[in-house]
Amino acid sequence: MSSTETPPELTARPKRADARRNYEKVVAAAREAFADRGSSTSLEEIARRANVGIGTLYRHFPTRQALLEAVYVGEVEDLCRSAADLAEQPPWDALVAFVHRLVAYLATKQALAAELLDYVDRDAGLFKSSRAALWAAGEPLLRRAQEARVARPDTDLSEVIQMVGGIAKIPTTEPGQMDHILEIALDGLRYRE
Amino acid sequence: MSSTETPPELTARPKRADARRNYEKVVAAAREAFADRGSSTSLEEIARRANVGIGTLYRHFPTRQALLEAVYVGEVEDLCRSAADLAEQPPWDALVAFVHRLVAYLATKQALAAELLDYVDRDAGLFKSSRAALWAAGEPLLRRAQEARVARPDTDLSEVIQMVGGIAKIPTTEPGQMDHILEIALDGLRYRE
DNA sequence: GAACTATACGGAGGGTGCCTCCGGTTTGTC
DNA sequence: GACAAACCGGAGGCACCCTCCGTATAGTTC
Repeated sequence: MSSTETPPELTARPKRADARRNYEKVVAAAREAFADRGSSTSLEEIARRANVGIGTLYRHFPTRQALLEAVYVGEVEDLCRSAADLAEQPPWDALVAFVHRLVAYLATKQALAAELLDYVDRDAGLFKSSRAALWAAGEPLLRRAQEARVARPDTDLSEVIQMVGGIAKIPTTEPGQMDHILEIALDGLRYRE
Repeated sequence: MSSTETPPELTARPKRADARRNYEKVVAAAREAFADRGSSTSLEEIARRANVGIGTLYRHFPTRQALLEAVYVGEVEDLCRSAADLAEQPPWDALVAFVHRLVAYLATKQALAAELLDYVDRDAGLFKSSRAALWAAGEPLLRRAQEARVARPDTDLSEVIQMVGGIAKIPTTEPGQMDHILEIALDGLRYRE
């Protein structure tokens, strides 16, 4: 559990071919299963879909979170990287656009949202890389908006993401409603003298 | 399933004494259990605590939600009734105070929050009476604030409650953080020309 | 290409929770 | 006191979680 031990990828020999294959099969099956049966799909169901024993699934992914992470982390990172193009836009617009993308994504992945946001203000644990990506993309946007005096200075990215994440988790029926709620909240983020 | 049938309380004979007793025992046990073992306590555990067979529990409360409602609905209604004294305060302050009370309560009852808010914008289902109480208390406060031009006119109580509920569900570690996020969101609710 | 071993597989099994069903018991009534 | 309606409670079937370990296989060495 110490952070000083040698990273496994430098000491361990490469995984066996069958192990890698099964890992991929499980992730693929999980992605499908989460998509069309909801994110509370049982791990046994996923193992069945992947044509893999339950034991194998558990060896690769000791917890449900670990699997969730493997399924979604890549997508979050893509989304964050895609935020690079926002740098050209005006500070406020860029921030708003980023937040909207994030919410749109999270809203479709309730399970991810719930788990990921649990770790937003904790430093350790899973989803560390997602958290890092989120910060790399969001921090500059927020700071720029604050320096341009279009966003209130008395807050930080952690709060913004938590607020926005809370909104993303709202179970709305009407389509435009979440956007409107988000708009209200973002108005609260604006600078006022 | 039709809404035209006679309400049960007008046709059915009063419950038997033992049934009422057990009902109360289960609610009491559930309240305790949810309080000190979290709201995911198993129904069997609650039945054990209540010294009641699992079958009895299920007869009185066919679903987990039904039990949750029996445990918490009274509290929500109390909270809403207690909002009457806010009528004397300035419109904006009254609205803010109400929202703060609501969030403070919901934050301690994550399970309730999650379930209740699922029904905020649906008309049927459980938690109907909670919903009614919420509206009776909140609607006048919001409308008064809107008429006084201190709250934005382009929203309604449903949105406000959903926004606030989303925030209440945020799992924060630092104590003041949720209040601050709420403050930001409420700023977004203010009137601007 | 055969022998060997670290690595990985997979499913049986024990534990828990969900929910239903129905034989037996209790309550309220006549 | 007797009777029926209402109610009780737990056994049992099912699904899921997770662990453990005997068996199979990939990769390595000669």
